[in-house]
Amino acid sequence: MSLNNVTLRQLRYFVAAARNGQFSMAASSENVSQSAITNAVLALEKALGVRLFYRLAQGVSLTPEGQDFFLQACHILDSVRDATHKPRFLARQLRGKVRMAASYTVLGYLLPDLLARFRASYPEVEIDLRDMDRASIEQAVLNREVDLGVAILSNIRKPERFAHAVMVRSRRQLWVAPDHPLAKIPSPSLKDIAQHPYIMVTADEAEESTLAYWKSRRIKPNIVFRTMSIEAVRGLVAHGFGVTALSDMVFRPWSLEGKRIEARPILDLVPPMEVGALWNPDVRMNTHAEALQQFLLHAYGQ
Amino acid sequence: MSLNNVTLRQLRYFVAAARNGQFSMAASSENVSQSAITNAVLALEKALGVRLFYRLAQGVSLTPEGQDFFLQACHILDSVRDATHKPRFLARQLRGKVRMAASYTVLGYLLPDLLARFRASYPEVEIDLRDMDRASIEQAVLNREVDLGVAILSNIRKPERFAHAVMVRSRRQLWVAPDHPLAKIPSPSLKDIAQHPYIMVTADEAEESTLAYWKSRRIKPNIVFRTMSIEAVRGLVAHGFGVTALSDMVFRPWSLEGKRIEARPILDLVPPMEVGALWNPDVRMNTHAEALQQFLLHAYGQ
DNA sequence: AGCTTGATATCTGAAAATCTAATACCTGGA
DNA sequence: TCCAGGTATTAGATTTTCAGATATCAAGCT
Repeated sequence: MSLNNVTLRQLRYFVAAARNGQFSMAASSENVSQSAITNAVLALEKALGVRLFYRLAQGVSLTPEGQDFFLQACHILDSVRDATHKPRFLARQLRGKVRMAASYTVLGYLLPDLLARFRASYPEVEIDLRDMDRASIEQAVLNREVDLGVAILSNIRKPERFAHAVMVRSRRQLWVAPDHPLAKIPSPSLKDIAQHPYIMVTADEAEESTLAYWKSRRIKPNIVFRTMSIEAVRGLVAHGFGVTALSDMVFRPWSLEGKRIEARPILDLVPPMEVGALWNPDVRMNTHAEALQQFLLHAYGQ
Repeated sequence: MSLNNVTLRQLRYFVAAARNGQFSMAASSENVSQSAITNAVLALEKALGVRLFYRLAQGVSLTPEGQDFFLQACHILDSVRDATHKPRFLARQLRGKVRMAASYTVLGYLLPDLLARFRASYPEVEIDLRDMDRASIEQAVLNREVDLGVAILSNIRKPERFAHAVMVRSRRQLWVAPDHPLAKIPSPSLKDIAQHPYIMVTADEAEESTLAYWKSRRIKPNIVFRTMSIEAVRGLVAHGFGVTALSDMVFRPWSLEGKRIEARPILDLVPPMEVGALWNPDVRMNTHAEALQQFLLHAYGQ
């Protein structure tokens, strides 16, 4: 075959496959035939010497190595987009400080990579980043104490007070240890999950959002533990103390101790988590704040 | 032609061309024909809508936009290499702290990107990074206070005391403002440079290394200003207060104020700057320190 | 001027890669 | 067992990429 290197096209198809969970769906989202996706993934797997997907009857799902490679592939594709789309003249000239507020999970999982990339494009724009809860972000945006907030949009109260835009829509899945009984069900329902101990995350009002969709089914999770720390959850799930449902944005296939965690799609219709930017519609942003805002909105597909 | 996307191959050829300063030399370094390089660069320029190289009689040199894109292209290629070469099993399991020391310019220009990439591959390895001058790094490595040092190798005293490896070899060039008289000479000699005010950097013993190669020609630069700050130099050069000669590692085509700086190859044979890692040959490194060391050595070509 | 040298740009046919479409194959559920 | 919905494989068409020959261009000589 080929001694050839990995190509960006392969990465694009791989990422599309991972996002869609099916080669055939990825194919139509990329406007190519299914075999193009298959071949790209096979070529990647051969080049890396690692299996990236489990092939299941209903589609595919990432192996732990695949998850890991997925994050790196996303970073590469994003960097390419930055490099090819950045305004190559203004960028260097822009200087100033942008005041920005973000909530806990956003700050830990979404922003680090985004801000590093922004910095590469606009090295002279300084970002004054503050860690706040949802309510404080709303206040700070309204009071003009920050130029831009990033938070989980569905939690926002009276969203009509703000200008906002979705940045990421991230599917919620079940997290289980590989040897947990629920791991055997390819696509468990909330009713299945209710039979097992559940670990509830309290950070960023996750408890409210979670209970909202449980309530619509008129059942309740069997909560045995509550914590603010996603890392703690990861450890608890990995050790089989319980399961939880969280968005793909914070999912990583490994816990801190190196034990594995798996993600399973949930059968019931669970709304995805939406993260987005938030700003004061009555304030005219200065150029560098606007650059950051535009960057954040464009950073994610379309 | 094509609505097509940028490819990694194009980036590879572009980077090779930028590194070699000639398409034909880049071609032989990549084992392809010169027309392959030409076409790749033309396709990139078309896709970006920006001229990346000035075509000169003796080869090519990066435009300011090209310089900028060059850094991003390097980052992308490096990320791809990380993603395809990283040990996908051990990496997650490795935990611990590595103590590392680096000198001023290395810390500011070489390490940020490298450490960010290392972190992506080994998220559980914590790096305790210290800012030291060359002498302190030598001491700390010998005293086993740090596991690894990164510094300008040519400055090291009695290098036989250390185990070391070159990471980057970076050509020294003349920095001038675009409207400076020296900017008109495609490849000025030290004798030409001696006629104009010179700004001397003192950080990281740059003054000693600089004077070393001036002395071998038996002439002296006309030093009008000394500073430790590379940023200050950038501003001074951009405003035409003088010129300087520094390595490509710290070169950026823009000063903080957005004014342009250009780089010109120096006619005389000036030794390149060598940055490398440094460790104690008598100490057996632990696994995570070794991972970092290997990463740094492999991070740069071959 | 005209020539030579050393570089980039352009062109062409050939080779390699990638794609589509059709088809084979696999797996779980009725 | 068959069907439905997925992935893998194959063969032929299409597109991209390449090498090699040639055109072009700029600078320095004579």
